[in-house]
Amino acid sequence: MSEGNRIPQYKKLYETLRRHILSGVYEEGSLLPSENELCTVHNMTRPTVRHALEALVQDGFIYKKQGKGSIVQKPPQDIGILSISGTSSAIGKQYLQTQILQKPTIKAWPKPFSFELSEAEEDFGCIYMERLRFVNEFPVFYDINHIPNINLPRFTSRTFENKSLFDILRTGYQVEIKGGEQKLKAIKADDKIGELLKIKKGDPVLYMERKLSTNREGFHIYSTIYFNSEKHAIFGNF
Amino acid sequence: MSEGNRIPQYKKLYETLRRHILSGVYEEGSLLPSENELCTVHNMTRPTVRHALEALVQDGFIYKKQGKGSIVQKPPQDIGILSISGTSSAIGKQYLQTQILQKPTIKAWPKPFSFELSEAEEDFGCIYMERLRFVNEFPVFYDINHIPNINLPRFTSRTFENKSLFDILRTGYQVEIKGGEQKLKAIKADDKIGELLKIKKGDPVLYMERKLSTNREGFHIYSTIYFNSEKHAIFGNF
DNA sequence: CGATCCAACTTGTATATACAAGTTGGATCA
DNA sequence: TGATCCAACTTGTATATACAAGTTGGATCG
Repeated sequence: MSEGNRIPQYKKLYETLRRHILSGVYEEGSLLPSENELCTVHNMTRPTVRHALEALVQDGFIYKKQGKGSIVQKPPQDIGILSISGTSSAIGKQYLQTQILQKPTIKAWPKPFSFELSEAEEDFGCIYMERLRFVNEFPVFYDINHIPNINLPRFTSRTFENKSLFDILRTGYQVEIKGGEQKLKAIKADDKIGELLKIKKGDPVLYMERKLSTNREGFHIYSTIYFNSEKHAIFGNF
Repeated sequence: MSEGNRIPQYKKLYETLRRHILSGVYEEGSLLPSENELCTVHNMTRPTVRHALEALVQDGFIYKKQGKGSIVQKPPQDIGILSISGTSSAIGKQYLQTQILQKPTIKAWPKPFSFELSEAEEDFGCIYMERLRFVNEFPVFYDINHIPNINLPRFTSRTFENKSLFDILRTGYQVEIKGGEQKLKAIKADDKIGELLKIKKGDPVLYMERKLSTNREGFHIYSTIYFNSEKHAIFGNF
């Protein structure tokens, strides 16, 4: 049984090109092979190739220019802070470390939860994890994540240090982020947040709550983020 | 000369459906006519119809479900705060007023500018405008906008009170927001911001700088925004 | 009556093709 | 030489068609 064959051709091409862009096969600013070339090389027709390219445009990996070609853009860093479909980025290109404060564990959902849950989500419980991220060895943001524990085999035993949560979900479980909603506030740091982010109590902190929707119906990812914007800004492309 | 005929069919259908969704012809949660129906009604083929629907999905006006149809979503409020392509929204459905602090005027670009300008933008100067927005009669955000003064006839003599800047650009000048980048910070209010937003000096304020790119090459919209998150949060779909 | 099944719908993927429109570099012409 | 033009590329738009896959409601069967 080749169940992997169920993945549509345009998506395979998308993954191939994406991988090649991220690994540097296609340099920033250079041209992708033309649509017709991609057709012959991958043995598909132009609408199919264009479907893959549209997804890459959508996710910010290329932009197109009529008469010219598809131009490779700066690959977004996969940190999942702002913006959509894994095309997120943050804090330029500085040295970034991730510390897992709480390894993924299966829990019940918190009793009062900031978002309304779907039935399936409620029934299955959630996977909980906390991370603290450092830029140049200073703590910059702290995030709390809730993921429904639905059809994610061996998820809690995976390694997450220095890996993108979204990449794991997309390539390992075919879970793609389709969009979402978020609430943003500037708040005063309380004791706990001040200690974690190494700032004074009362200093301004960027606070956000996010609900990301995926290609699985009723499957959302919930995050709460505290960001120390004293020395850095959150930078997002969309 | 019917130069308006240059607008592609899929875009016309997009505008038509968008208008009908926003005006309530299609209610939230209800189904759009099926793709085949739209084909016969508008006399086009399915790929063309699908092209229009993809754009609507992209902008958050509908979502699709295989085997079922295209489902109308809550029309985003056109306030242009977060997120992309005019599909932005803010602050739920409360009563919102806009006060123009500085009507659009033609100026030179500020000498040190937060973003790098393209050549054309530099040469033509910019249109400057400031707005203060109120929710339930409390000032909530203050935004400063710079738009390049390139091929925007009669722009400064238009009325902007209670109108969407992005709608005017899209329908009046075929300028579409394609994406952008933004920097987010939580900062302390200074005297001026405190007075405008009616909060205490030193209170946390959400600060953002944005550069939006459009379908016109080298044509960007630059905004600086101060948001009072004491009683409200910025709410964004993407 | 109630469960099952299926036909008729829906959207998703893909092929094959055609022409329009923007870009570019080389051949041509003065 | 230097400017012009055009052929050969590129992507954009559109048609016509086919089958796969998910959804739904009604006919059928026990």
